[in-house]
Amino acid sequence: MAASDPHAFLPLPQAQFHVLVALTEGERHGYAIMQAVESSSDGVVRMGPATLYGTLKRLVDSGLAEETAHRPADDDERRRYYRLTGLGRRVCAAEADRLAGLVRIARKNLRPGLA
Amino acid sequence: MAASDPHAFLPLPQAQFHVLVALTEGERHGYAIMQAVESSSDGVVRMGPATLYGTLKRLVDSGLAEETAHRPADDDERRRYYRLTGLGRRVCAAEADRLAGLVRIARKNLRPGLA
DNA sequence: GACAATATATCGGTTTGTGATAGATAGTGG
DNA sequence: CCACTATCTATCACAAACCGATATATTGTC
Repeated sequence: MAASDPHAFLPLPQAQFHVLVALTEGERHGYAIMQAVESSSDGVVRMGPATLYGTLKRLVDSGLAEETAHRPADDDERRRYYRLTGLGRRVCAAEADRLAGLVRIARKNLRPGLA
Repeated sequence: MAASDPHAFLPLPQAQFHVLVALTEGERHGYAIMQAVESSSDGVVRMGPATLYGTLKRLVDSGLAEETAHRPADDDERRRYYRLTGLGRRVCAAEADRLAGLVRIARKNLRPGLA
């Protein structure tokens, strides 16, 4: 049993998973996460500031993400960067597996009458 | 634009998607749905009666599921059976596609497995 | 300088999720 | 036939999650 079993966090709330996935691309600041979520879902998922910053706080509080001290060279000073923790990576992977299983079942059963 | 565009329902709340997926297997009554959700997730997702019946009501109200009149031969009279509507099938498929896309991104970025 | 885009943040309310509990019928073992 | 458990639907009251609107300030562009 690993320290802090990732499965204890499952199922992960939707917004939290979206943010974790956005952070798998690398360090990101809040505004960039909002844009990443919207563009990677082809505009289907639109995350406003209230959802984003509230979710980010929850992720940090539960140890899945953390703010970085490091700052790129010529950067906007207002930005606050976040990255996944090791636990965050494992939780994100576990949630992806869980959802993949669900998707697989749904597709298998819906296959005949694809509408 | 199709009548009642499935994309207007996305992203679907977690519990609603779970119930829709359980119903892709065919007509089911409430208690069976609870068991299906738990077993198909290997016990990770545990849906109690409050979540189930509340969710079922929302699905019926929004036209994604409906109660059936039909009853199997030697059946427990307490049971109430539900099935997907045509719209429910399309929404379920659309949500599965959306999640598959997310999962794909997560896995691509996490692939190296560098913790 | 005017204006839009960027960027973080919070308030207040709505929607969603859930443990506890309830009541009733069905099945099982004694 | 009784006790006991499992099945089955249902709701209450609360907690968690979500989100539109708004606020404030900075940066980029014309």
